[in-house]
Amino acid sequence: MPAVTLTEVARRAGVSPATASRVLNGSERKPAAEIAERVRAAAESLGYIPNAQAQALARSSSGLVGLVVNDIADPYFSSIARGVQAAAREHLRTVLLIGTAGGPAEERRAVEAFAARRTDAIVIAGSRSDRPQDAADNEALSRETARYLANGGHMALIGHPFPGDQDPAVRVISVPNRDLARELGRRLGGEPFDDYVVVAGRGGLVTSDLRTEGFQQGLADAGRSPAGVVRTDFDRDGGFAAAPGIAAAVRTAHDAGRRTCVFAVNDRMAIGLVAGLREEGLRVPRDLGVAGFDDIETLRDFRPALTTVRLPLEEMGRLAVETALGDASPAEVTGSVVLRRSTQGPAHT
Amino acid sequence: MPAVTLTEVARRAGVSPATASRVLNGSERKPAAEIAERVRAAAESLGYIPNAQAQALARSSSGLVGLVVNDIADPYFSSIARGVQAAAREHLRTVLLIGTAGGPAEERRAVEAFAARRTDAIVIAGSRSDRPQDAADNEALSRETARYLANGGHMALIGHPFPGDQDPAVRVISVPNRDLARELGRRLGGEPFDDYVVVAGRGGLVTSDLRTEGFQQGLADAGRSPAGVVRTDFDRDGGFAAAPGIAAAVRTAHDAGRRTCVFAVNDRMAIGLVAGLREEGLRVPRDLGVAGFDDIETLRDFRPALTTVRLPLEEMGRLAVETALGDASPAEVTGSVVLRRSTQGPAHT
DNA sequence: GATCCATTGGAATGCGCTTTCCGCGCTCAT
DNA sequence: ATGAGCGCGGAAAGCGCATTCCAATGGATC
Repeated sequence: MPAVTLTEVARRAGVSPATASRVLNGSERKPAAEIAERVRAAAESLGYIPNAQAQALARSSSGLVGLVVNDIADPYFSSIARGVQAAAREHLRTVLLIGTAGGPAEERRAVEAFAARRTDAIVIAGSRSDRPQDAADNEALSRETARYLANGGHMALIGHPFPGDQDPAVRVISVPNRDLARELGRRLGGEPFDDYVVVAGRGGLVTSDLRTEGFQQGLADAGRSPAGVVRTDFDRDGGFAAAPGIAAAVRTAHDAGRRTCVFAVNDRMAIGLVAGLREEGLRVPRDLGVAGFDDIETLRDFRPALTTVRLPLEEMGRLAVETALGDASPAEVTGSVVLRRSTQGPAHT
Repeated sequence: MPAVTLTEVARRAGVSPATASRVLNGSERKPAAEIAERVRAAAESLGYIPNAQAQALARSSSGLVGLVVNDIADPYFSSIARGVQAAAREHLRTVLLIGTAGGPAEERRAVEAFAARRTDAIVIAGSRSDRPQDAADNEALSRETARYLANGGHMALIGHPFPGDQDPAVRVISVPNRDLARELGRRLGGEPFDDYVVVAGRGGLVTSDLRTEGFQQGLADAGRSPAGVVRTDFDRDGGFAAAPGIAAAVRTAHDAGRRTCVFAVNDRMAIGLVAGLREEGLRVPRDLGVAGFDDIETLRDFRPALTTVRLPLEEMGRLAVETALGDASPAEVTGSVVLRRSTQGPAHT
């Protein structure tokens, strides 16, 4: 039971397929009103739905926008996805979604899949990795991207450019992770803490590394000595797993009369960490300060309210598709430090 | 700079397009090994990427799975989306995502868009509405669905069937909202509370109504009198907005020596409610009990830990695409009541 | 050694649509 | 009155691929 085709509509309306096409699917040429009406009526009565595949083939433009994320269930990505979806809709595009487990190899495959679909644009929201073992895959990803661009595709990256050579044609919605983390470090460096610790993701994760680096700079700006760095997974469980070690350190410091502040490089890690610390019998901010990064909306009602850095996630998604589609120019996102209760000393309570 | 085509690959390999097609894109007939190798080499050196649109047109199967959600940034939907994405990948499909603001009119448009793309299957995760003013749109959605199915499409609904007539061809991954809420009501009815209140979504929202109804039945099972029902928005802000009213009621009850338990029909509402109550100076569970529904992962570290009903969200997404694709049969999801601290009396502390 | 069948590569057709390119009839300027 | 020019609908040529049908080749069979 094949779908009704444009030709059938044309026949029913007593016109040629060319004419039917012109009236039904936005063309330059507008056929006479009377004919147009007849065609529309025929289409309506037959329940005609244009075949987007065929249209894409004929006009070589698919009306698709590809989005690649690490994990769509992660609120960071799903917020971005909302923006992408909204912008795509406004531009009369549909979004194609691929979730990778993270890592350039899978991202390359995603780009290839999108290229096969001839998506008008690709937005990559996954995080970059510059670990040596990912070098080959990064290289492959760059090549795949170059090929896609050469075939007329457009691409926007959220966060940071590809490690290594970066095709100037790929637009970057750059997130000033380093600067914002630095500002956070500066502000927290001004608070009455004695020791600082960073709970970071594994080395080579660009976002994590830049946030760590920036935070250290900020501490230095504030005249503090560098924070110790603990590496763990870049998610909630990573933060949770880091808790015992942090707890031990905090206790030792506490015995020496020193107060600790921990910066987990993203909110989910921070939440996991706080949960883990609770199991260790430590409370925030009474026993230590904890800060995160991203200001995930779903986590705002969390108590103690988390000191973090706000990122306009949804806006970033919007911007990415608009930039990729050529309706906006690559921009740097603006975020802001938000000090909340999780880093306040007992005195403030 | 057009992409390289199959014909070019064929020419380069010195074979016909037919042969090239057979070796490159999984066909029944396997050309001789030597020829196959030559074709593959040609494809590789040219950087050939098959045009999925053209393939779809020729074989009339798109390799696409459509997913419609209310709001992809809502963790409920993004968890489902993760499952959909994973299952789609396993079935060598790509997912097409459309977010509606909720409401059958937009869902109809989404189905139409998916039908235009000739998606192999559509998964609808949005919530049903049976408000009178949505009747016409529901009707239209049903018709659109019927047309899609008639053209060979497949569809799975997560939650509940369409209000009114339900085409037997659309598969339903049914969520026993009523039964689970009933079980929750029964359990909570056995706890030392005196008054119960339900914070529900607007009337006509099937999910909300069933959970409310089930909860009332459960209370009855436990020998309790019915809960009062407050209607608000079905999201975090709705819960927050309900707080002042709830607070007043709780205080009144408290003065009369009665303890209140509130059931917010989803976790996000519950979290918003707790946040709002905090502003009112009320604490959970000290001053009242609060329960939610869904057991959103991101919210599990929330304190007080929320009593709720666990739903296998990701699994539901998987199941939906497998069922739609014919690899599984429509099933009823199993959830479970999870009693946590938010509904424990002070004694348990 | 002749016949038959199975296998293989190629030519051709069509998937559903858009878009030149044509030829027509009309209006307007000269 | 006549030619140029414009607007119109239709014919036809693809877009890139899968697939059916054909012809040719090879081997197996008796």
